[in-house]
Amino acid sequence: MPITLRDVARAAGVSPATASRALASPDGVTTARRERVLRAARDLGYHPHRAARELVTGRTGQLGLVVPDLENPFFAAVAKGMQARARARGHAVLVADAEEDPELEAEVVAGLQAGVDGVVLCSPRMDPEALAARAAGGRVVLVNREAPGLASVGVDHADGVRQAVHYLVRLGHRRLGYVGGPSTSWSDARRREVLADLVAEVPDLTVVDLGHVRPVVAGGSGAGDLAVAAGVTAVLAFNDLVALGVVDRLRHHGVRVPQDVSVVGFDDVPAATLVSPALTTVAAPLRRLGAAAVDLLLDAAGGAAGGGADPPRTRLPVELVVRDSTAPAPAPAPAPAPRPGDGHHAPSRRTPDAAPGPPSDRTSDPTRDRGPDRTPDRTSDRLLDPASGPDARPAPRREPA
Amino acid sequence: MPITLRDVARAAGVSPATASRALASPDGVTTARRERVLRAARDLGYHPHRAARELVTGRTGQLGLVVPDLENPFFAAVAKGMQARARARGHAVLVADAEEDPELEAEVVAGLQAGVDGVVLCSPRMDPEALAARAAGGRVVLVNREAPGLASVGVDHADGVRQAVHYLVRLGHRRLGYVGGPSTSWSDARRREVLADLVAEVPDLTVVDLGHVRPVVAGGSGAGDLAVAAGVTAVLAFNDLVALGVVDRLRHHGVRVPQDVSVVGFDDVPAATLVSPALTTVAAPLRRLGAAAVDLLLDAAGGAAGGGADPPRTRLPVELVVRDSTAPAPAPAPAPAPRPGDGHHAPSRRTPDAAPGPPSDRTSDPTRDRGPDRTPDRTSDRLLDPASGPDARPAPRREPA
DNA sequence: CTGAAAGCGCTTACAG
DNA sequence: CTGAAAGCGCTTACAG
Repeated sequence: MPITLRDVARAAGVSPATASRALASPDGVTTARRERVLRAARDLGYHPHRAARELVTGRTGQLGLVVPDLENPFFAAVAKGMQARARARGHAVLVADAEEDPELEAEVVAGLQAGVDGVVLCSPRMDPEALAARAAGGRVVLVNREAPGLASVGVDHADGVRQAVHYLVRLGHRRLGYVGGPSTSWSDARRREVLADLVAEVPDLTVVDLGHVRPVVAGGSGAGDLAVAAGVTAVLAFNDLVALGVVDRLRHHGVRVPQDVSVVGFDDVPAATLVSPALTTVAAPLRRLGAAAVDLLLDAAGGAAGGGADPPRTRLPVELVVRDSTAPAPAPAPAPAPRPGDGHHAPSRRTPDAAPGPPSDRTSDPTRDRGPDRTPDRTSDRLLDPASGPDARPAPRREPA
Repeated sequence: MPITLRDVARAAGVSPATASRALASPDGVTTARRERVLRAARDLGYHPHRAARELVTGRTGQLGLVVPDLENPFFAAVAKGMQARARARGHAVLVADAEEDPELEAEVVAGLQAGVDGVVLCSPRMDPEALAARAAGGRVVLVNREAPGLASVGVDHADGVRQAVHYLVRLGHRRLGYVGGPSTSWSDARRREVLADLVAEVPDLTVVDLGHVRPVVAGGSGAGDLAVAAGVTAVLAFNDLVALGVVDRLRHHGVRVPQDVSVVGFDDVPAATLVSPALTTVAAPLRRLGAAAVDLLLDAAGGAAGGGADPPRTRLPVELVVRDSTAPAPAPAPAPAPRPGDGHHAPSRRTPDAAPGPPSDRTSDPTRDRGPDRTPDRTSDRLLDPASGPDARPAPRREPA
């Protein structure tokens, strides 16, 4: 039923080969002949069979995208950006949700690679070895993660953290808390590095490590309890969802945001403005991340699999967006002020190597700006441990009916 | 470089035909042989060449999904559900974002249909004619919309609206406001029908039409102003995002939620619990919608294109989830009480045919439960117009820095 | 410039 | 149950 190239060729009185050439380009076909073929194709309503073409050319016209969770607004935004750019460049996009599962992720990527021209791995959770294996399986571009030998596009985490911290410091905050994301998160590791550097650079600045949480609202809730116990005046959260959870929890403790404690998120997802107070956050160009990944995929000369020069490693700029969740630090107190709703529990312990001064090699730290070479958790021990103890444990999250 | 069926066959010591059969099914291959083939395939990391298979079978193993906006959590959830089910059933999914543009939508669907086994249109914005044209172009399943002759899966809008309204009535509310979605939204039209029916059924119940807004938070903000002006004690919003906007706006007017005004959303997207008060909402099984669409697509006997019996029209159950945005109506007042922060502006006008009593054909209304036959806005004129006037116009939305 | 031919990788009647 | 062979629709060296 569907009409084929042969039908067109026959109608135009030429061979299939000539018909193919006529349709492909002004290569080398008599104008007259091309006209005839074009008209025949139009008249018959011819559409080339994608799979047949793919079988011989080896190109599918399709790109793959793998994300940990499609419902996470961060990934939804990246997907949207990628989709738009891919369409503009004549490609379709296959998306796969890895459900935050590193193994499923690797499996899904492998499955995808078979049928696409390239795949974008957004915030992949798999370990470096698995990543390398996948990179060997086809053209790959990383989003929000970097790895040796792989093309990637991300944001300037270092600058983002610096902007946020310097802003808080200007507001008078000196004792900050950092709520980290998954321990497998590459961007979390980056941020911790920068925080450690800042602690060494900024006089009197203390950053309390409030642990690793799942990158969702519920994760922030638990961290909110720790923040209260740690007596910080400001909290930096792994992302906006976590920040929202922190805010919610602080309020349940009777802590006012931003009057008592300031909270800063990362990413600037739409939800950041859903709440009161609207979240101050480090805005990342999420959609552009997706678009840039497409360009990297399609423009790559040698491809990730091809050896040779270092693949491009793009870092898009971020911008601190000040909203209503931050304010000047409360009146300076000689010691952290107790918070209502929770027993005062001043932090009292430091990890052995969390000395106030910078390591001697600080200014020339050879690992700086070479993120991918670092082990994710290398620097977290340079941040303070939070106050800990039975009363600092997170209370069960209030779950509305 | 990529390994083929021939490689697997060779490694297993069988012919390509046998290898193909072994991988396809337990048709007719010796158990021992099948084992060998399976193991060889696994060891070699064999992945069948999609295009090659497609060329002979005519099936692509790919499903398409078109949504108006990937960043809308409603669609993200549907996409996630679809993706998971599709993978479980051995299919990949191509997603396309139509950017809320009916024309782009039709174009994108047409492009997708060429290379997939079927496409899911989620909340398509295109008009019925365009929809019919697309349905003729390949297998199609609708999500959150119904149309004559097309398979669809949605939720029981009528029941959802009834649950919400009856709940509010039990709380003592008699004057409700409804904030509608896009005028092209099929589900909005359905809800309006049901609301009109309820007005006729429930004594003393009034529903004020607060207009059509974009299905995002900003849309709800404007509607919040109207709600204040209309003096309602409860607001039903098109979806959770709109509800969030309404809540936000009410608060800026000094109206307390839920003490002064109750707010109910639809869908129960994750954002519904991000806020305080957490939103009371009509929960829809979003992911199941996506999964069900896949089943419909894959199990369809004749297919949408094939004539014959009526295609399946599935409606999944919804459930009212009561959280913190609803409460008993404030002390009954003879007239709508003025709200602080806004001049009292009692509604004073009814549209000509918005008579208190039901139309004479109410109980046997032939159009009931035949949604697709109705024109979207047919019933909106059976709801009250809101109070209107200069002071009821939405103030510019406060946009945080 | 043009056509006959080979072949992309796979599935599936068709004989054994 | 198994293998040799044909062929899905298209592109592309390869000769003319």
